[in-house]
Amino acid sequence: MATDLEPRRFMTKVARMYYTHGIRQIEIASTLGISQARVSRLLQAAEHAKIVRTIVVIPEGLHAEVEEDLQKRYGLSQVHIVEALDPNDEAGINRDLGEAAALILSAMQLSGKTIGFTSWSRSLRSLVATLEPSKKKKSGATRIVEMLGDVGPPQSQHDSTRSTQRFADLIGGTPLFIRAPGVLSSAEVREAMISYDAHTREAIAALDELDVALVGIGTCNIDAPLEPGGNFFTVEQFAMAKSLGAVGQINLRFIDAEGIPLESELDSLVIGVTLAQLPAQGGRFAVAGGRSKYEAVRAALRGHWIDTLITDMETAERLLQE
Amino acid sequence: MATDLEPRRFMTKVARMYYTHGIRQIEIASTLGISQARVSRLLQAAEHAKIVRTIVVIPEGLHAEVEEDLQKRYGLSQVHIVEALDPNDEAGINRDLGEAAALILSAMQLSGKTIGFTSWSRSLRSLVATLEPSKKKKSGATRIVEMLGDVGPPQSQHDSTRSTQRFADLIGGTPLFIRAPGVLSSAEVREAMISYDAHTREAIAALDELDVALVGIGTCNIDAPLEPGGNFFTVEQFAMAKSLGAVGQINLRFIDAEGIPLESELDSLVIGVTLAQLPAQGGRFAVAGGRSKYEAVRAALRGHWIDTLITDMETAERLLQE
DNA sequence: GCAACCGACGAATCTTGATACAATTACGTA
DNA sequence: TACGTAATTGTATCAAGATTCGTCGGTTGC
Repeated sequence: MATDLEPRRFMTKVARMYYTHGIRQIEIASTLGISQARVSRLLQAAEHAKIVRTIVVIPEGLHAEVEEDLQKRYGLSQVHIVEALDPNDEAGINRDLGEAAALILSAMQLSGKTIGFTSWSRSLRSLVATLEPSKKKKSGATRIVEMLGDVGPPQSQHDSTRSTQRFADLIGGTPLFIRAPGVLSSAEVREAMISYDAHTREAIAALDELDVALVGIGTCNIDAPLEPGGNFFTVEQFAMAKSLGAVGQINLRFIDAEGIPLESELDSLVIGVTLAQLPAQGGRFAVAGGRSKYEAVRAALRGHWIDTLITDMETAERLLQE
Repeated sequence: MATDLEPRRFMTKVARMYYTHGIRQIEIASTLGISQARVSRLLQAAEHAKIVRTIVVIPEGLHAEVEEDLQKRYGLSQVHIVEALDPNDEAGINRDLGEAAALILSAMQLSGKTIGFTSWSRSLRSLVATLEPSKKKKSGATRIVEMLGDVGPPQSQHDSTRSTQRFADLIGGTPLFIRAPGVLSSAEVREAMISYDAHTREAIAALDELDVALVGIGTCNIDAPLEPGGNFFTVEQFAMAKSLGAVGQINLRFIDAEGIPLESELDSLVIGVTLAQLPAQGGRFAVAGGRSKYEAVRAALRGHWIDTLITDMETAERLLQE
């Protein structure tokens, strides 16, 4: 009878006594004939094992006014705002945004859809980290497609792959990876890379059939984990984009302050989704916030490249100001 | 600016700091410039307002073996087992069963369905008490139909009505009440009662179109809140049913130990669903446990009157024993 | 205009739950 | 077998959080 799940059963029992019935630890301890310390430890373990979940629900319509204003102003279909604890802590904001996005996503019907995913985005990674496995039956063939090749150092690439994989697992779908650098040195090399790998070709083909895209919005600077050159744009290339008027990029496709795409030879170096490939209205999700990204987010909104935005309060209010 | 939802916003903020970010109350207090006591109170309030939800998930497949055995043995489509804290505490078991059932129900797709509900069942009432409002869009016209007229004292009747109403609200459907006694003194009075009230007629008609039924399983005794006579069977009537071989009843329709319906003149006194009206395979839910109900549950299973069972471990094991 | 009341708040205090430490056991290795 | 190591549990203690109580500001009623 000594199976591996006996402890889990015990944890569940204790957890139910404590949380559901509100019995004190000492009392639980005495009825079960164990020490209070053990009860405490079991509860910790239960929490760790995700048997106990404490979630903070963002009450519906808490920020209703601002959200509605934003919707009207930019013609968005959905807006969600989270309160940032510290507007300067971009990492913290990204975590919060990801968590909120996870809640929203889990309420959505995704099975059978083709979903574009931007695995290098920190907010989207934190989304994946928070997402709970859905109990829903996996109906239809859900596909999770990477929307950009590898960028950043090897460690980061690894994380990206894992992130995509995990996302697919949680949603109950098949991951389609782009196993190639995100940025290449020339259009020729890019072509070669694409034709080289069957998986990559398959993923790229799927980009034409996106139902939902979780896009990454970025600045025209090289952020922390990324490094210039190699599989990413160089400092010079970013400078060039800026000189053309770029204020941000959506999955490495540059746009100006009005959201107008800036076509250049840089486009032919990227292995990833193009703006034209983004799904129809209703499927363009962005999870982005923090001061540094404000310009880029505004541009993306103006160009109508996204229609569902999850952002922080400060960014939201700035977006409404002028 | 002084709206009613400002405090909610504050609670949410504090709750997020505490639970999501794991910041100590004193620290939260000092950063927000309030006292630790206030933080504690705000957190309590947040919990009360259901902004913070702590749920204990019954890990998938914890009781897998027993559940599968039960499924095979009685040809059930779903079985869920909860661990009873105290097998003698029937009230406690009913609460637990209801809570478990709430989790299961909330994972189901119910919109557009016609759902039969047994509002006098204690376990089903506790289900309703636990159920969270679903965020899902209400698509189609979901109907919640009472499957039995009023039974028990006025107070209990009132609770029943509220329970049905609340269930309908939470699911996002329309309640159809049976505004008539559940048991009448003669078949003639029964007919009169049915024809009397339009609401009741509508509800009764809907009983022919059930997609899902949450049935109540009962013993052949008069349980605590119920009283003999009036709108319920008399002691003599129960005795008569027993003399015919009844070991239990499903919404006041008596069955013997093998689950075979016992037809008698008692049937013509009841305003409520008949066994023949129960929905097809897959839609017959029962939430029942505790020692006293064992016989009745077993009979219901043998007669295949239910195909989804939520019960306690002890009952489950007894059902497997012989 | 004043007294009585009510609710919100913070300081101090008490209760509850977490943890450091030691004892115990199980297990692998010399 | 004896020893070392690691895992597990309980005891005692400490920290974190809940609660009590008194104060203050605002409101109601006379």
